[in-house]
Amino acid sequence: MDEQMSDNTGKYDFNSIEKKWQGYWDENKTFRAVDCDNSRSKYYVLDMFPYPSGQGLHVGHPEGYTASDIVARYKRLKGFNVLHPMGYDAFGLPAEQYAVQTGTHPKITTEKNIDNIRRQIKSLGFSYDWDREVNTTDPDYYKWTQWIFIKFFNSYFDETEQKAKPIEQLPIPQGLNEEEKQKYIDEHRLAYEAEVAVNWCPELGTVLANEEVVGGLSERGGHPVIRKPMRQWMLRITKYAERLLDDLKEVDWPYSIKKLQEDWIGKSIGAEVDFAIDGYDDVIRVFTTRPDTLFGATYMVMAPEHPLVDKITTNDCREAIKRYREEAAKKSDLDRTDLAKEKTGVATGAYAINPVNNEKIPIWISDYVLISYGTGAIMAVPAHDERDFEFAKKFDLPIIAVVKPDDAELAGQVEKGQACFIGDGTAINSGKFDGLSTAQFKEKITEWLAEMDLGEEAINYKLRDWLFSRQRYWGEPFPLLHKESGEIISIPEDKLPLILPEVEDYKPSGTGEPPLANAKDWLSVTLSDGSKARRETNTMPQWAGSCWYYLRYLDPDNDKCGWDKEKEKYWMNVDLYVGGAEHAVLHLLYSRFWHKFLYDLGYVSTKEPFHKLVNQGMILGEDGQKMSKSRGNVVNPDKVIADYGADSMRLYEMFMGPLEAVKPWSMQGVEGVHRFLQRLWRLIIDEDTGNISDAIKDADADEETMRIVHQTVKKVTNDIESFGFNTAISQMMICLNHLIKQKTLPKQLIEKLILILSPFAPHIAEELWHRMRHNDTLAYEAWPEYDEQLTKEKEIELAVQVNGKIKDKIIVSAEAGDEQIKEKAMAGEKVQQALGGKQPKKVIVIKSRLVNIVV
RNA sequence: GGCCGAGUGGCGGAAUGGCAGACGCUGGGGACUUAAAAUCCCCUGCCCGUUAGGGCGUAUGGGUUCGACUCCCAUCUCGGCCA
Repeated sequence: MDEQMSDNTGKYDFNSIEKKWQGYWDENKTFRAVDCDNSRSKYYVLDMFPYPSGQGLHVGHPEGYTASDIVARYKRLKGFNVLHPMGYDAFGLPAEQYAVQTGTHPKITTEKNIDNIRRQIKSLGFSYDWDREVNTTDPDYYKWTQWIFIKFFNSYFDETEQKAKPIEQLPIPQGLNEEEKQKYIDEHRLAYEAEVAVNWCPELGTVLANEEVVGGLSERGGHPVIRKPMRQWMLRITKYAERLLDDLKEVDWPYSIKKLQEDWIGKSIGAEVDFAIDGYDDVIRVFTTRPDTLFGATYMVMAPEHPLVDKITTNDCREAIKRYREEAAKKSDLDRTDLAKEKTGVATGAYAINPVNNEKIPIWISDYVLISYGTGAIMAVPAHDERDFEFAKKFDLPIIAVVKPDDAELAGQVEKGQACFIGDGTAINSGKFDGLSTAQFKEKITEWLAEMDLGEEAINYKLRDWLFSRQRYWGEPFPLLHKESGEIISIPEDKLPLILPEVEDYKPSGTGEPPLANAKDWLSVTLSDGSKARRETNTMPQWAGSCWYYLRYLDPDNDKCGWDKEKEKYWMNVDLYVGGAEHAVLHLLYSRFWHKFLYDLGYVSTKEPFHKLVNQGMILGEDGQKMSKSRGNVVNPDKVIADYGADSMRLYEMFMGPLEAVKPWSMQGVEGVHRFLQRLWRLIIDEDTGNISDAIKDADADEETMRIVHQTVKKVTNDIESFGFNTAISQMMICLNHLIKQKTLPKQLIEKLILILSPFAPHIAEELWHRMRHNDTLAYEAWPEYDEQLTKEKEIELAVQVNGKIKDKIIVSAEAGDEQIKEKAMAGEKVQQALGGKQPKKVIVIKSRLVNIVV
């Protein structure tokens, strides 16, 4: 360390100290992670990388980053080879919207924002290996995002082995001609094109995301939005539903996040049943989780979009059906289901046959049935399904009770069609099945349906295939070509990356074609055989780049492959992943899906990417409200760092409360921890000279000081392991409060304190370490040990209770036996008074806690 | 509406079956200072009481237990996510 650089004045000058050590870490690459170092255990600590917004960081970001940095620094001191990287998830809408408004290329905006956010992150002194920084918009990065997409495109899912395989291995049925063969292959790709209903806004000439549509109107401008089927790229995540569900068992994630994923996947076991249509050969297939209520099915409902609607509608119903379908097209799924106050619907005029009793039942269409769930049609059992009940009441359709609840009063109402009962009970009005319990009935009827060839057991998932294309400019272009023959091919891997072309206008083209359709020169391609092809003009969604970034950190500069296999084997999987709970479902589900796919093809060696997951809670403004510009309660980290220093900022964010809790900011709280650092500084440094204080000596500590320091090492160690950073800091404060009263400070105890503080407040710790005459960074010192014996008190104070009320306190030796304690407790004057001469029934002695005398 | 989480001093929080309120903030008093800031010391859950002391107290009501902030049942309120 260059002495010139050192700040030799005695005051705690956090600004220059922090700048100095950040420079030192940078120059010396202190936190470089060594690949494949088998002499040490590895530890991979990952943060959810930020979107580089123009706003920069807010105080919520550093919360998670500080927590992960404490763990990273702690693990290094524990001797682990730590991988702790950072990067930017930089594709996305804001930069594109800015481009539309101002004509500034999103690349320029993005670069500027990244520079700012990097500066902010560095100013907090996180121990990232900056040589591994990634940026999803860098062609050297998205080259591999495109490469993974090509793998999806050229793979299929083998149902028997439940895994992805290269498309060349797809068994093709005999007797198909070339065209049919191609179609068969295309239908099995894991990335496929499909017509799906999207939110189309004719006025804006674009497709909108669900959250951009409010009450059937575009959020911007309030233009009407309709549901329109459009050609879109999809990823077959549904094939992985079962594995995504199963493997949740393998990860150490908060229960609530696992639950959210489970519910999102939404597995339900039931039966698919075929209903014949009166007068047609077609059948309507329905999925039901309650096949035991088949006898109570009094009508059927199809989604308005169901393909059979046109065919079966009778002439006198045709006009009404047409009008209803137009209305339904305007509504979102949300409006159609949960927000709908009144059930609506129209009869088709056609009838179906209930297979269990051959009753003719009417077929209706209604928008409360979604084409995307199950089979797009339901059997309606109004007595035992609330939506069906409401619908039947409104349109005066018959209600037949087939499940009798245990509660007699309720049973009477249900049987009269006055109440709906959705629970389990006993079968009635169900022919030979009467008397069975719901569970028995389900099993029996499913068997019977299979025997009669009317249906079969079926598993349904709420999870839908992933709509993977966006009509945007600022995203990864799809590495695909549409040949004139209609065939779609992926571009050769050695032609990657497919660079995002320059365009004049970032707006969608007027026809609803994405902005890339404006890049005329880029659009058409002449293939080697002389034929022409057109590039795909959709781009990938923002999730794409973040699905695999944790793998690129392992080998960020590799231009031969996305990541080296050996490095992957060494580092994976991620030991600790820290980020916000808002990514509980989408990001975490999508990246698990990609990871499993890469696992199937042998590119990664673990089933799951992230072993332990921790969510940081939201930080509110000083007024207890969510921070927002309009409320004017946003705290700027730059300002906090300038006024109090990065160490105070880090320490405060951890001291506020439990990591995962929602908690309000307090500037006075920042001052509190800042005072703690000031006091620590003055404990160790003589402010007049800048040298270490004369009180620090090579001396033995007194028993109490020794005990408190060892207790502190113990508590801080355990608390870091269990993410209890707030209580670790409290303990260090207690320790400091004690030390400050001592005349002599044993050097070795002070050094222990500096080391255990260093993950929390690394700059001041390095500076103090340096001034204690150490030449190297403390980042690779050994984490202090504690002696369990030394943490124990010699004498302990016990509370003495009489019938659970505290009456007295006694001090006994730590070695005192129960009998001895009992005697001493009973002897007390206050206890005798409280007993009032009564004989104790029982005396309970809890070692080192209390004595309870029961009379 | 469903799911998940949370309710403890003036505030952030600690204690997860054993002395409720650690630690920090705020507030009050004092020391130092010409003065202020900074710093240091003492007090600070509520009620009664001059003190000694006593009573109450962890959202509410019930239960289990020698003992409940902690476990169980019910209710209320707030927050988040999903619909």
